[in-house]
Amino acid sequence: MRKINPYDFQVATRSTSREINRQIVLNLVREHQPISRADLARRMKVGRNVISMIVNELIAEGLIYEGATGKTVRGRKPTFLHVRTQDRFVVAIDIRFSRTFLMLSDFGGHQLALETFDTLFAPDELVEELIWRVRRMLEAHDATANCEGIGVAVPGMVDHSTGIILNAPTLGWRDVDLRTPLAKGTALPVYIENAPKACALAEMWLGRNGATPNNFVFVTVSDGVGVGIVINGELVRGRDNVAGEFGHAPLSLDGPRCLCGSVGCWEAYISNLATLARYFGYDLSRLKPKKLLDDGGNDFTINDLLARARSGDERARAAVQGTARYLGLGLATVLNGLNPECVYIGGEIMTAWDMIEATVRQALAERAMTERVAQTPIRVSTVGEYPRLRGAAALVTAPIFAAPRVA
Amino acid sequence: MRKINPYDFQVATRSTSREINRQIVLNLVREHQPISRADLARRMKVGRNVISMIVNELIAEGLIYEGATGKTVRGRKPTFLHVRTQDRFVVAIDIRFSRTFLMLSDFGGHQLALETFDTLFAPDELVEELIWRVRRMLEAHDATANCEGIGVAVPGMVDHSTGIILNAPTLGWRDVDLRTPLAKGTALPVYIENAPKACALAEMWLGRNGATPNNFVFVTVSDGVGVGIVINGELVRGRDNVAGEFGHAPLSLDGPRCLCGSVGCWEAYISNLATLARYFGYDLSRLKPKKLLDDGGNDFTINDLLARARSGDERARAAVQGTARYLGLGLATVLNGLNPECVYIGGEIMTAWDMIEATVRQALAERAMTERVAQTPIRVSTVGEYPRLRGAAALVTAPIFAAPRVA
DNA sequence: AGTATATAGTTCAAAGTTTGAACAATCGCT
DNA sequence: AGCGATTGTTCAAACTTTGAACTATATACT
Repeated sequence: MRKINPYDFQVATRSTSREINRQIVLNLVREHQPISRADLARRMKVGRNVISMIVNELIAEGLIYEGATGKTVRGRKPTFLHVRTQDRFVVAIDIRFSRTFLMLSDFGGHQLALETFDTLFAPDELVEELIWRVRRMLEAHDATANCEGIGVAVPGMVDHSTGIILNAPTLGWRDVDLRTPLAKGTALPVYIENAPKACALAEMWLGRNGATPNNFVFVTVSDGVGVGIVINGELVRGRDNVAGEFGHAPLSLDGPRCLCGSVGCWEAYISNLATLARYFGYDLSRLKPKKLLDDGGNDFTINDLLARARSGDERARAAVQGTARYLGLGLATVLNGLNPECVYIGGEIMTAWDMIEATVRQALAERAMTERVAQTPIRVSTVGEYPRLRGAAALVTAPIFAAPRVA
Repeated sequence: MRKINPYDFQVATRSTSREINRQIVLNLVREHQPISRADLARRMKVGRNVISMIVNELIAEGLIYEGATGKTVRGRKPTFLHVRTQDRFVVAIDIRFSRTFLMLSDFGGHQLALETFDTLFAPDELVEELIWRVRRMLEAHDATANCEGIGVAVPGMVDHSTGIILNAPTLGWRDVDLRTPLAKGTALPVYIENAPKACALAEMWLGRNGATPNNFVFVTVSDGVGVGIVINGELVRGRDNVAGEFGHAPLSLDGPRCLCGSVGCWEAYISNLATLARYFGYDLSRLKPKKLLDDGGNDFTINDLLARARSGDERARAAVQGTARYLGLGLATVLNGLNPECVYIGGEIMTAWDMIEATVRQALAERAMTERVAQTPIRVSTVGEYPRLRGAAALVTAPIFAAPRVA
């Protein structure tokens, strides 16, 4: 029940049907590969001839290819089709406060190489470092000719049309343009997006087969707290690409001071920094943010805290449980408001999901409007999966598989 | 950049292009009427022949009609086209705690009749009352034959597939089925939706021409507080049709008790009841909800309070300003999270918008993540416009104009 | 070995679209 | 009356899906 925008619509031409069915075929191959033409025809309930036409077109364009033949009980063997992913490459970059990650990935989201270095806070220095590292990585894997773009995930707000990083508080950046110099230095298209949105894209496009619903949210809990929202299979950007900033919804108007300058934000209760502060008994409102980040980032990390909690340190355990409780309370706001089919949560603290699940669930139930909302499936995205990097890769690959714009 | 759901897609047939363009034509006529075939062809950038084909089809189906001829500087006069709205009727019903409203409307959303009666809290009695009133209203306006459905807005959660009212706390209803008996008693299709969602639909489908964007939220502040969310021209329902329940997001975890049973909800700060309680110095957490509603609803209403504030009662003014401040603070959560192009706010308190605007804006700015978010346009939907009733009407009319489902 | 049956994939004409041009209708102006 | 401009219609071409017939290939059965 979508309304057609009478000031911005897309008329159907005589090739619109083809475009639609072409993308459906492409997506079905992606999801169900290996799959034969006949199977595609059955799934789509169209004639095999149409599928043949489309498939041949897609093969000619190099989007899919014919693989081995399959087996049937009787009759001619089907020839299996696959999406061409192995020899199409993407460089994914994840810029974080402590370190920057580079990954070489194929179009299937499989990791081919991974490297890390300390983040340089001067944008021009960082770009220079990135350019030569990207070049080296591509050459080392003989992927220079077949790399189709660079995706970058950053912890901050990004202008989607220009790619300019408007504000990345943890990095101390304002109006930074990484895209132009990086694109020039590598001769590749560059796509930049903020981390929670990238994570949501990763789940949508590179999630476990068939498991990702069409309406979900991805909550990232690390230095900051953000949400990537997917509704009707589409990432919600909002007017200024700011949508998803639920991290600064208040839990208490007289709560702890937040890095954003406001007070009582969800983030101020559950970010890694907040958890560490709870453990050490810091008063967040007294200390300078930068100092806190440095302390937290360099000597004693959230992972150390989680290890202590796991090994029986009662104070550590209490700090983590506090975070768990507030995580659940804030989650209720998002789930009541958007009622998604499921939630993905990512961040270091999710390595301790077994320890905190009960607490999160209970807190969520306290504030969820209905039983069903309280029981929204929660899926863990562990750090080992590199959701940010996979999302950065999805920035490049997704447009190829997206539905055509129509009506 | 929508992802095609590989388990639930819609293949394009050879008539898909036609369906798409047909709906575009219909919507363009709706938006720009009176408009000629040639104008449609120019706007859509297609040949006039295509438009002629589609228009003739739409005329044959009775969706649009030819009106007077227009004027041109030179050449043949265009024949203007109009959407057939005047002789197609809808009954809209708004059930509220204090009173129930019935409106007879045409497909253009124009009010033809309006009546009111005290809400009966027994569902079967209410249905009986509604049935004979609907019949009487239709007969009085000779609209029985051309009425195409009944839309109902209720203050509570509705199961969209069955039409069952799952929970309407102010009415004290749980799992009430109005739709089946009402449809049977009137022989008309019945559509039920909760009030904030209905209000959003009203803005989307019956808003001032051209002014309604494709991404917006509608916040209703009355007995309860709810939000209707529209993203990409589509109402966000969520998994259980619960989406939009931001009314129970916390402002403070140790705040006043809310009717929902939780504590510190946005609603507990800004509902009409909360505003009255602030004025009278009630402690919301001590009193029984029903008692409060009765007191508030029957002798001294929010409108009385607003009148006192306007006439200089300092305590009344302070109570209203308190509500304004919390309205702005909670609004920040919604606007940060969804970053819509604009917000509509409806409810009795908006009759005093001139008094509260500055306070709301300031509170919003305190917690908005960016300047742009703080400056999100706020549009007032006054009670005189009956947004709920117009939304109830839109429940019936909207499906006719919606975009076809594709890909 | 030969035949029947089943399945995969291709070929071809029919039907429904848009596309683009030519044509008929209508009106104002000179 | 004739010219030019604009609206609306008609007709063939190009591109779709649709549906049936056809070829290719494999297995099962006699």
